Amino acid sequence: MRADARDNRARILTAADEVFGQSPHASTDAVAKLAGVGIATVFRHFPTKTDLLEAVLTQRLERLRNQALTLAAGENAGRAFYTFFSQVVVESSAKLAIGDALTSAGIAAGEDARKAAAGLREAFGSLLSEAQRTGAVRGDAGLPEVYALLIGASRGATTRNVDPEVRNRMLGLVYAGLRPAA
Amino acid sequence: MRADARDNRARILTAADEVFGQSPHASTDAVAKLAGVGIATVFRHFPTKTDLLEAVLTQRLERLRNQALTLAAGENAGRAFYTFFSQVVVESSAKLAIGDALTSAGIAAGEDARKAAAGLREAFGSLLSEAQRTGAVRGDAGLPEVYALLIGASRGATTRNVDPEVRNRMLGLVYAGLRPAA
DNA sequence: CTAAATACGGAGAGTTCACTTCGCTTACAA
DNA sequence: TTGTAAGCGAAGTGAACTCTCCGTATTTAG
Repeated sequence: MRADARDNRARILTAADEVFGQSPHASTDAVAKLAGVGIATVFRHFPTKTDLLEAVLTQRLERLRNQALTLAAGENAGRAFYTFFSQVVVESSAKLAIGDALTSAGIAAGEDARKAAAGLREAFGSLLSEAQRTGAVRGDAGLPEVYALLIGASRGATTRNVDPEVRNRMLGLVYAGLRPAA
Repeated sequence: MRADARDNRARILTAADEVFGQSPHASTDAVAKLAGVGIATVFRHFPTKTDLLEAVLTQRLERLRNQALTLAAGENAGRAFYTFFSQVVVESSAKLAIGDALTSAGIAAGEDARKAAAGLREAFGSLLSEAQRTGAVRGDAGLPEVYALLIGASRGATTRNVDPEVRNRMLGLVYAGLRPAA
């Protein structure tokens, strides 16, 4: 692979991350413009628009997964769990919108994105288990519902750009439900 | 207004509710086809596609508002609060998607939809106050964060058609956070 | 029953977007 | 330095979609 080709690929991915982060319905032209390349170059690296969306989504999911794994391995998993939860809620607006665009546009998310999503879920599961072992999270909460709650809280905070203070109070309510009853 | 015109308008609204409920990116043609009218008729009643989306959204919001008001006025507001919360989460998939389509497509939601949304929020606020008065919901929870939580939970349950059992367990976690600490 | 105002629908104009073609340019090996 | 394979971008293609025009059909008042 030629050096300029690799450069352009990276520039396109970065531009796509930003453009689709703001509006997942943006045109491929917009991505090309921001990346400073021609449209054809975008399509040469990512044969369809879905491929491009998927690449962006996969990249984001993997980043989150690595963060979760690092936090789970560290000490004080309980605090780490809540930190990670808050962080995802704050940051994940774009990621979810892109996921929507994928599932609504394409038939289903592609192989790579699916694998990355499963990886994130598993890593989050590790973090949850650790947090439960230290008593920071109630033991009878299963991964499926906690994960659904994570996604939901993210979306709730996302839709309209909610006042940060309201978002924090909302997270407070969520955390009250996650902490052990006693 | 002629009788057939009124009929057609109603038929179009019903069809649009169904079509956009499944996919808010559906074309106006699809709505016309389902309603059994020509495309021009749809555009005569709703000059732009945004107008049509807005009419559908407004209608749904007003329906929810009325339900909330009825429940707030009845007895056992505590139980009613949780019932309403669950119901919105279960049903509101389409409504939220339409709202998204509006805000992403158009510049901002129109006057009618905005008013209807405010009405629903206020009605939900009444329900919340009643539930707090009877001790079913912790008193230090404000409307903004509870409403954000309602929207978030709806979205979490919506995205992928979640297993109903998982959804219920997720709601269980949310409710654990909403109930009084003591 | 009749007339005219009102409503209807299909064909088309104009736009946008994903994706392709092709002549030109650039990186890199010998 | 030079030949060539790989890469590039502008212009073009075709499909889909929103919205309009206009001749035809229907309702309804007198």
